[in-house]
Amino acid sequence: MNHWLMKSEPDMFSIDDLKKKKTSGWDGVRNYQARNYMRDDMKLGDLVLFYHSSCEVPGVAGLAKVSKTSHPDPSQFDAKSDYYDPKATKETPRWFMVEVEFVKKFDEVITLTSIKATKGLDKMPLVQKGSRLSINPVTEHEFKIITDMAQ
DNA sequence: GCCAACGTTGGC
DNA sequence: GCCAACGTTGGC
Repeated sequence: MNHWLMKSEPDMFSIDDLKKKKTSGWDGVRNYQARNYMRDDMKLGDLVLFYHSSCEVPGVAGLAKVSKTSHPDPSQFDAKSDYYDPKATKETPRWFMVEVEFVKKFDEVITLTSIKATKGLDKMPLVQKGSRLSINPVTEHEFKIITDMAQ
């Protein structure tokens, strides 16, 4: 099983929103590397660190898991959507997404500050300067450290 | 609001 | 194919 970190702006979609909806398609990703992770590498049941970005307290807010593997992101076909891509067609979709299911919300956000201060997490793309990919693989070890911090 | 870092676009 | 210009990300 693989582990992942997925960023979301909580003003747009937060861990509470996912808790309410139970599952959600991870639409709107328009970066090829992030798309490739979803299309090629994310497997059913993979666990996901749900990260809140661009907010007051950036950090990991909870856990989700992959509940449906890669399928075309419908927002690319929707001319009214912010994520509309005129170059994409149903025959040859350009953007793919997975669906994630709520697992748990942490009692407290594992803050970016504390992640940066924790041994063993310094290799995470999240803490690398200039890294801004919205989906990143997480090692089993890193995943365990972070979920342990949430206890 | 600032700005560094990075990705994409498009003219040539 | 190069690369300048532009847009976006995301912490601070």
